Amino acid sequence: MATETEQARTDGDAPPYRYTGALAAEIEARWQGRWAAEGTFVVPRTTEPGPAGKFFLMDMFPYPSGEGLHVGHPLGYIATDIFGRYLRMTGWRVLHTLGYDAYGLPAEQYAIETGTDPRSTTEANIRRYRAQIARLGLAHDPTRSVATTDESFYRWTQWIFLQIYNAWYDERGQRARPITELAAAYEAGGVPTPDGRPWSELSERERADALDARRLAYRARVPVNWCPGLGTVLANEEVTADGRSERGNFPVLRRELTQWMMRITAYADRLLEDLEHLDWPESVKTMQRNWIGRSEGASIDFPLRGTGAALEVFTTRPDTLFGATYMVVAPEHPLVDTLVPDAWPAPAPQSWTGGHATPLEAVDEYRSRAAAMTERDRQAEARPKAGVWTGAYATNPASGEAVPVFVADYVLAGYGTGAIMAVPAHDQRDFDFARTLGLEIRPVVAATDGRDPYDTSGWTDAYVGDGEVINSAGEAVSIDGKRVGDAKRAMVEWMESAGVGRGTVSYKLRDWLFSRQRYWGEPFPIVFDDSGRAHPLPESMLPVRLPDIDDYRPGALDPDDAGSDPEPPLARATDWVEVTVDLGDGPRRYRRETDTMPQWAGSCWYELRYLDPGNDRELVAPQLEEFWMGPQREGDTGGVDLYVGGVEHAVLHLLYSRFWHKVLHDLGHLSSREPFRRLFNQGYIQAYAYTDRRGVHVPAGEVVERGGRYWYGDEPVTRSYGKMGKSLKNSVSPDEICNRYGADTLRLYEMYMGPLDVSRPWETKAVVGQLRFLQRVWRNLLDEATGSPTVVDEAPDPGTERLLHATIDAVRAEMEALRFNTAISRLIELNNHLTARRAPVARSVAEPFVLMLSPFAPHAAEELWARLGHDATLAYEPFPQADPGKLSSATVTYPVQVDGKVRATVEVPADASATDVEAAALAGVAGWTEGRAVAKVVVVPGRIVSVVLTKRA
RNA sequence: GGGCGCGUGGUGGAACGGUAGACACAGCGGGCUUAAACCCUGCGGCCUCUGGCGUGAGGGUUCGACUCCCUCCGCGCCCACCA
Repeated sequence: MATETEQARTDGDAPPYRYTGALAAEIEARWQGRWAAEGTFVVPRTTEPGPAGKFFLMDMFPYPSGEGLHVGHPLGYIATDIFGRYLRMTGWRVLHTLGYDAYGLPAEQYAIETGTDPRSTTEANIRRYRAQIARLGLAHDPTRSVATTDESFYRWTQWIFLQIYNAWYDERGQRARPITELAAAYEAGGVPTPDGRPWSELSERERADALDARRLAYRARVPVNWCPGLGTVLANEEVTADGRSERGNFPVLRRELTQWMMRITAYADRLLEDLEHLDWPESVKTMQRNWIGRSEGASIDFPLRGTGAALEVFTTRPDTLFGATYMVVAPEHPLVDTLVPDAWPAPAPQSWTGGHATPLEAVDEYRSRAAAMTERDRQAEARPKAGVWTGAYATNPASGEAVPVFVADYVLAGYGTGAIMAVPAHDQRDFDFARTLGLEIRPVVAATDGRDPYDTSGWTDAYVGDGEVINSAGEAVSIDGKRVGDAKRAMVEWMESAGVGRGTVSYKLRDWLFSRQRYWGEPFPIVFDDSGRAHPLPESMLPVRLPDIDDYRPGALDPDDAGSDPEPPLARATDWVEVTVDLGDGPRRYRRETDTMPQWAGSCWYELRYLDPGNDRELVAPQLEEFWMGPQREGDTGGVDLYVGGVEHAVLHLLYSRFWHKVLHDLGHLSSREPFRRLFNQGYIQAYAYTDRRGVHVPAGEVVERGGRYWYGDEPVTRSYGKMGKSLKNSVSPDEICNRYGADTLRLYEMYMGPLDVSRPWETKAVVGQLRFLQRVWRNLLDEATGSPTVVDEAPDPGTERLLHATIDAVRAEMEALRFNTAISRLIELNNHLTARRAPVARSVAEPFVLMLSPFAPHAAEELWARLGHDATLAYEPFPQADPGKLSSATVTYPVQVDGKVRATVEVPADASATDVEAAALAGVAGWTEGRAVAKVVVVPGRIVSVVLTKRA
């Protein structure tokens, strides 16, 4: 194993086999080469579990940016690698690999900035990431790594799109079904047609429309963040607080455009229910629950006076219907135009009319002002409630009273029905609005907090608590005297029987906007005919390749022109856009869809492709999916056994992928109901950052400390602290650490810094501690001058043996719980013990030690293992097992407390009875109990003795 | 405003309700060395020090509380006019 060149590479006059950064680098390169050559971590395409079972282990895959990795990125990868190596050594068949999420706006922007095409920059970035990650010695199956931009990958992304497009949601069966079954359901009358006419009376075109109306992927006109300056719509996360684009700082305008949508709302209840079965952090589950935002309530129809129409509202408080003294519709509500009369029907105060001569004028003026505001402006806190009367009245269905209808932007068009009944006495927002406009506040629930339940003149806020219903008796219905809960039920019951309302459920979750006017994404497998109708391409025509084009920039338009239309870059690929295909009725000319899919698309399903990356006939072979991800017991959802990544994906990625997974499950492609059975959020690596006096970040690596202050060159700078990354200019490259200390030291350091789920500050000068640890291990087992092992084939001393088994016991427990920081502490303690003995280490201690070290420092451990005389890799060696007989010693030391304070320790035989322990303890603290009676003695076996004295008089 | 977390030495952190501060970084001392580094080894919460006080503050439960319960303070994250 030792070579002449090794010696030439060691530092200065250090012994030739001292474990230094240089020696580590050499060892690491050698073992990485050997693992690759021998295919050590390649997982066969079979369905054979290990003795302990199978384990599908996964990281959230990286987006390969142009900056390369910093030491924060691989934190999770190192953790999963350690866990995977441990699992392998404890008999599990482990599937672990890493792919690349490579489509999306950052790659495209980077390409534009560097003047190269996205494909070549993306490929270069992936190569760089692969090289940087390879240096860390991760035991990934290299044959399963995929990139979302691979044709062999995105062809299946497109295939899944077609599956979703060709499906509808059967509410009765609560699952997706193929669209072909919808026609049958329409025909049989099981599902009503959009306008209620029988299926047989519909024309061909109407039938196609009826099918399109229920698809899970559909086109609709929706409000979007339109950024003419960038020529694309943007996701909400790409819009800054002041309504401009994150990239380029162009205005972002609200505009209605026809876009592809995904009907994720159909799955709202199932996405909610299955959270119960997932082993996920409670915080992430809560975020998803809030995002879905299910609330139970009622829909109520308020007839509009003077028209045949009714205004439908959603409320969670049907019990307060008698307290509804006015109504509010959102400015965008479709009924606004029809309900506005020509003139004010009655004299109205200035606060209602805004001083306008006619309702139309008032409403128009208010609406145009609301439209000019950005979404952020509208939602700004502490903005006084404002609005105008529409001039219309509706009828409260319970009391028969006339209630005025207002337009106000505190009601959102996108939630519920976009209209509310306002109960100012019991809703804070309505209360604020009523006080501003001078509207009646009528209590209908008796307040129990001391305020006057009947006279609201002294109220400073709405009463939202429970209480007895009052003022709620009418000719049709009376609920006076009931508590809020009962009153809700009674009201819904009455409304349903009277036909004026019904119990309903509302969600905050919206359908998912799935189009982007960008180049660098998956093309849709869709073409349009002359009439503009969308047609899916058949599976045989996949993949629809992303064409190479000369100018992949988005169309640059007047940044302030909200009326402009997007010009997707693909539209300029005219040869590609115009296509002649035969969709069953002979070859015809079509135009391709020129939008592309959002960045989430590939990450929605990549876990499935890891299972069967080379399969060109199926997304994944069913038996492989069932083996790796299938449910394992009654009620189990199935899914990846452990998914590790940052909490920033708590909602979007993790909700979208759950949605796709459920559709594919419903359509019979997957046995698992959920993609990720267990989720773990690792913390971030943070670091100090420095700003100059203009507040601009300076490179943290070049800042020096002098006299308690920080300097960048001659300029004093201010220290701050935050997540490591490009924006704070505080990145540290893993390459730099690998060069100085080696990858094993980096791995140990990152894991040792703290619990995996907690963010921790990077400190380069602290890394040396882990190098010293490895050096001591090395020196305890090898001769630094020759590299030969110094271990002896003798039995270890009893103390060392006991510590070894205690360490094994503890390390196993820490590993199972992903507590790698404390597992490493245990190994350090054992090694410190070996160091302090200053004697050769017994082989029976050295070998288990090396095996326990190997998940953390695999290269050094492999080298030690080989030098101890083993030929094969230790990756599949059984992990040491503690011998219970060697864990305990002959005696036990008990701390003895008197009145809660430790006063002595006593040593007793391990098999001493509680009585004996008590006697020894009392003898040990005799000096402390003098003159006082012992009231009670608590003996906790193996732990502690607690003596309680009688109270001093 | 709502929800979820978290507060322990100079620093990162450890502690099934059972001797608070393991382990490590930084610091200080001893040994080795011509010397320095490395290495080995020791010290280290605070105080009026045979004892007392200490895990953000205050209370409670318990033989015993960093840990469980209540109130408050501070910090972080997420959502936020969702009817």
